[in-house]
Amino acid sequence: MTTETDSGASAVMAHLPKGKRERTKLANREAILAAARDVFARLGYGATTVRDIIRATDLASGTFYNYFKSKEEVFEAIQDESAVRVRPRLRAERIRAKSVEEFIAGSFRTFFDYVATDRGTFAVMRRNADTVRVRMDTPEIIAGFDELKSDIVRAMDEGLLPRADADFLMASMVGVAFECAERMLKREPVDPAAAADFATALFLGGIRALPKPTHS
Amino acid sequence: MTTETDSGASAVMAHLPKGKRERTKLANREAILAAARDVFARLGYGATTVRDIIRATDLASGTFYNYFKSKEEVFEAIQDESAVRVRPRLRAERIRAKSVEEFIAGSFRTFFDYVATDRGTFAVMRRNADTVRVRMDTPEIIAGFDELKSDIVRAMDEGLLPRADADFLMASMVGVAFECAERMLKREPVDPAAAADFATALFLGGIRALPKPTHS
Amino acid sequence: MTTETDSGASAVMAHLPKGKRERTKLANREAILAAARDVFARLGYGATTVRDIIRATDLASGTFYNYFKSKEEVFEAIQDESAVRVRPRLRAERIRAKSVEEFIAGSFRTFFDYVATDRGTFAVMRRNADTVRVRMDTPEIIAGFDELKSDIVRAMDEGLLPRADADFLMASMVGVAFECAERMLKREPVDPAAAADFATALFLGGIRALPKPTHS
Amino acid sequence: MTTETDSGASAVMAHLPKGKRERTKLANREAILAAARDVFARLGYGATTVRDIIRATDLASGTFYNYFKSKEEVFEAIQDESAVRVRPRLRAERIRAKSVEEFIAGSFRTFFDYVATDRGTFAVMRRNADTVRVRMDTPEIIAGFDELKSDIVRAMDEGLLPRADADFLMASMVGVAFECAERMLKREPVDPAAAADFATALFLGGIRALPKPTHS
DNA sequence: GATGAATGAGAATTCATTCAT
DNA sequence: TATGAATGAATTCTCATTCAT
Repeated sequence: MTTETDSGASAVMAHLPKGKRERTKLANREAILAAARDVFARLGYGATTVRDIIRATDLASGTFYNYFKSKEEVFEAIQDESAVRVRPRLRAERIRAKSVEEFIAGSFRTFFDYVATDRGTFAVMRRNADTVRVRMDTPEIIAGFDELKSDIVRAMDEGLLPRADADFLMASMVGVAFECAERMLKREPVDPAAAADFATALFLGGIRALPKPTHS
Repeated sequence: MTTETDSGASAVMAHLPKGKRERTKLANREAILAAARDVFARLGYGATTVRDIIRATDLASGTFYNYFKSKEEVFEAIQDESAVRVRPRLRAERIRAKSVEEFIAGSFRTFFDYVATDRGTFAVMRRNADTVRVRMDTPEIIAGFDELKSDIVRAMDEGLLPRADADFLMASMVGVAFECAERMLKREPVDPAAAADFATALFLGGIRALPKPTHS
Repeated sequence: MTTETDSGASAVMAHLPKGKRERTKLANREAILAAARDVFARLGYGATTVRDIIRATDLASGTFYNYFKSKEEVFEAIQDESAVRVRPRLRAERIRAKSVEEFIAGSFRTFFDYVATDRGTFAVMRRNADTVRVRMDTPEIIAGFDELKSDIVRAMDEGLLPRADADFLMASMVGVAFECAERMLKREPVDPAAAADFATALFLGGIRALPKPTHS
Repeated sequence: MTTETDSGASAVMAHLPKGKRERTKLANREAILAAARDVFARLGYGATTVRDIIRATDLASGTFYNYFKSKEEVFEAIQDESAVRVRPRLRAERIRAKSVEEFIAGSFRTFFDYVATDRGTFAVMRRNADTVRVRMDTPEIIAGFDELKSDIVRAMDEGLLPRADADFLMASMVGVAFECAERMLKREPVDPAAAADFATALFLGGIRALPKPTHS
């Protein structure tokens, strides 16, 4: 299997450069991650079994363990992979901000854009009819939250943000971001700009500053 | 039963039909619920087993099944019980509101007060080191969210709230409430008034209207 | 319960004669037996639980144990009760027989008549879609079989029956009786005379002596 | 798989696809069936547990479920396996019959021969000290009974058998066969010819035509 | 005697993980 | 490395039986 480049005898296989192997390994790892994202989103973390994941793959059960030590590890890999991708973007956005407006708008816009383009992963985190809200505490995610908080503190120190309870502010941004992201994904079409505008307006001017509704 | 010849002493018993039995049944149910709250909060929903719950009790394993059919059922009972308690209070608060300030402030104040006095249950919902974010979709909770949304819509219709995206607004209130509640519970002392003031100010005036920080 | 003779105060109860109690006891025992017959016939011996039996009764679970020590005991009671009723009749029939015709015809006729009038109990023994063929080895039943065999031997000794393998003959009579009884009960109307005629003819003259069919 | 470079030595392997695996799988299935036959015969269907079966095996408990979903399934597999083996033989015997004698004698002879050589399976169906008479209603067995009945009807239509109640006749043959088979197995030596002779004589000429006894 | 909730031994079943091939 | 059957500890759940009232 996966011998699509084989031309003659398998003797050639023996000399295949590391590169080929690497790619197969990567492909398997990706296949497992993709299947896991799917299954977690469908069944929820608690209810999915390793068997469910490999069944959604064309690999054998034992192969799973060449890549991940456990269900927990593959789950963290999903979360981290996602966080690894979005964290630097969020960070860059906040650092570049020259005003409170840019700080808030840039953060939300980046987050909602990311969610919209990576629905698969976010679905894992969604509240949904049969699932659980999943762990938000992989190192990468916690680091992301801490990073947000320390950026808020720094911004307050620099006079960019008004001084306030940074902890609550961070929590509020996270809460609004995740809950609205869920709502956003349930709408058709998915409109990250609208979500970002709403959240930004709320944080900049409160309820009275919210944009007029575009959604029924 | 078998008390038909009792003449005097049974007068007291008359108030406890079936006597101690009835009381034991209720007490056992409560014991299981309390243990479950505890264990869920400690291990997370996914990781706790029915055995863990009964082990945290002085009851026998079989007894669990006299009261609940499964882990899922006891979990929903916890959620529902809690939602059943707080929902009417939130509703009343919103209905009594005569202004946007009252609507927002009353809702948050009631919610944070409730969380502060019922930490056990809320802990089940907390993000915590080894746990999952739990199902927020028991009928009672979903109904609570829907109720909030429809009250928001009504308030907008009546001109009490400025017209905006009610769905996002509901989601934002929920997100801020839950995330800040978590933070609130991690502080010493737990201060629901401070949390409510923060959230209220955010929703009424945005980030620039937030109270000065009282927490490091 | 069962207070139909109560006229006034319950004080009277205290003085009730043994008789009254006796009747209640008997009634309870019968209620349990009737329920058990039902449930065994519906679920099969293996699948029925003591709970199933008492649930089919208006008694409490504990009460079962005032009457029977176990599921096994109540089952044997059913079998025995039935065997106790039919055994003497079968025996009398065989003893009274003055010819091979009377021996065979009398036995089958008595058996099929009994089954037709006591379908409830026999149903317990029926092969049926979800059930098991039940124990045929309560003391009473075994004794009935042994009795049949020794009566056969005696009849052979007396020249009433031709000498043959008594063991196989007994087995054949039992096999034909039980299997045909099942068939008989599935027909409408239930016709013990026809079944008896068939079995008798078979034993007296073989397949060529069978009566012309009356059943499609 | 992974054998594509084998040039010489693998010729032998070619007959054992997946090599030892396949053999092990079959062997395990057989081991479970053999153990189950044993245990069912010893304890009866109702009393045996899946644990009893695997304990009679050198396999692990979980392995049982790789092969059968439940006790019921393994039981039916035993019954069916047996019926699958004997049904065609019985059928062939009946079809080949050119006279009523051949029809009856061939059927009984084939049945008793089969039981004598497959005591293990038949024991499962035996009435025995602690057991229940087991389900005789697996699809294969029911089909076997129906097949017998329709062959009887056909034989009557063709004038091979005298016209009589085919349903009762089928039931009688089954009853005599099973009950006498039990008796036969309890004797030493097991003598299928004697059992067949007895049953055949009974069906052809009735009680007066039975062979003289050879058994005490 | 009657009641029915509590008990806990043990049955059925699942599933992460190992390991021979 | 991939495979997938075997493993067996852990889990869920059942149910006969006890016992306080």
